[in-house]
Amino acid sequence: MTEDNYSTEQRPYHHGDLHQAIVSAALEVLSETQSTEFSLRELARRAGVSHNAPYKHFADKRELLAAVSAVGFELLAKQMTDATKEFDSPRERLGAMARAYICGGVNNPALYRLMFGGYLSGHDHVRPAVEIIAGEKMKALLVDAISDGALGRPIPNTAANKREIDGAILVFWSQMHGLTLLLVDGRVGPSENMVELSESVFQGMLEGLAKRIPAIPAVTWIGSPAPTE
Amino acid sequence: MTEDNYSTEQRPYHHGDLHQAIVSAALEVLSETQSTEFSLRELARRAGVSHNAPYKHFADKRELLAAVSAVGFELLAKQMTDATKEFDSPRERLGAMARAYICGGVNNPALYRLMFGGYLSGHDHVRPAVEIIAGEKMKALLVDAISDGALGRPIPNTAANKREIDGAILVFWSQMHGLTLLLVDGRVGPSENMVELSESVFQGMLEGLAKRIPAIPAVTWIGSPAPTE
DNA sequence: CAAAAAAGTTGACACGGGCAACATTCAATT
DNA sequence: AATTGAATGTTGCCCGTGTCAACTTTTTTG
Repeated sequence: MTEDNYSTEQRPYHHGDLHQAIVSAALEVLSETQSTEFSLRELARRAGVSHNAPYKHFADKRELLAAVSAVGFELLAKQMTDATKEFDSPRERLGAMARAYICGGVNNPALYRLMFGGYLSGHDHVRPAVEIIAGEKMKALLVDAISDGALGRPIPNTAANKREIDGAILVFWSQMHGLTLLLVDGRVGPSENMVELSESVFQGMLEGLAKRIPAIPAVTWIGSPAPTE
Repeated sequence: MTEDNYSTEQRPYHHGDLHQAIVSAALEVLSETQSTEFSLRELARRAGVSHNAPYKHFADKRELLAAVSAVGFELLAKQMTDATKEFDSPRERLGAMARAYICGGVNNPALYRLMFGGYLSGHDHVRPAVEIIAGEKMKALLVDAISDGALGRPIPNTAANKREIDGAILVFWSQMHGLTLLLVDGRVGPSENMVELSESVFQGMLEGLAKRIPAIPAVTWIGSPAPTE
């Protein structure tokens, strides 16, 4: 139907903002199919444009996916920022970020996998700048919360504290990244419990397994029978 | 050269164990190219067989990759088992497993990504049985170490302790999984430090960030300048 | 206003996934 | 030992995709 209108409406030779349109289409298809195995041609079709038009905006599929990934990082950073707004204590803010991070990942697994998967780091290609910058922004959020005292005491973001902060971020990020992916891949579930799970794991991370093992909701591991409860 | 020999040696119509040969070829190509984007036809070529022969052993590419993934799990489980052999204390054994896990992942990123990536969980397909079983074996290793007392006190693997053990495994696995992938994807580095890093993160996990932030080696985050040291 | 650059179009090619039909070998069963 | 059905391999084909090349239509710019 829209097709017909377009053909009579003699849509202009130039699309207006095809770059944006292609990225949007990619995000759509990615959400719908949860796979990066769509074709550029499919995106072109959706944008109502010839099968080669996208190549005027992206050198190859990789570059398009990089742009999509960058959007993903911006989205996630925004969700994390928003999530912290309603909290005052640094500790609560960090927890909120953890939750937002995990929810963001679970709510669009394919996008999260694209962002962190090897598609873009592979080969000899360098990670595209736009994507790196977006990733940096995310890290800055963590640094802020930690230096504000999320770990129990303030750790000013100075050169002297760099190693310590790096260590904390590494632990935190690994933990959240790992949990997100286990959920996303269905290795552990059910992901409806992700909020409780992230809370538990977050607690466990702060207090240490040797001190107190976090009480987690009943989980199912892939291949195991559902929890009998 | 080998090609020529084959043609004169009138190799038998049946290959002998093509299934195995294809999986091996896949593992080779995967290691070489660090990508799952090879073609079945390429594997067929390597096995010296017609382009459609593999389809007698694998319904489609997915199924082949699942078999490769399963081998990956078995390999990893073996490395973890071996790594624990030289240690007596459960705590050291768990640490050794963590190290082996991370090394295993970093040493063949594409394989690790295949094992845990969404390629196999996506769509409506169910995770292949052989792969699930291999994954279960790995989890059993963790359960053993934990119930033996790796976390400071023994936690018998009883129904009553299920929740606690599940919680511990979830934290541990997420942490290691996440760290492995950050290293594998080059988000944090350099991965030559992976042993020290895994040790630090492991310590941090046991003691808790709120108590003591682990001292980690100087790391580089993607996009950041190399550490000035 | 001409000329170059940008954005889109059409056509072509090679390659890969996967179906179908056929060939060869192996393994049971009689 | 002969027959026959199941495994295993092979050849040929179709279709969709990535991507290069050459051409057209706008837009921008000197």
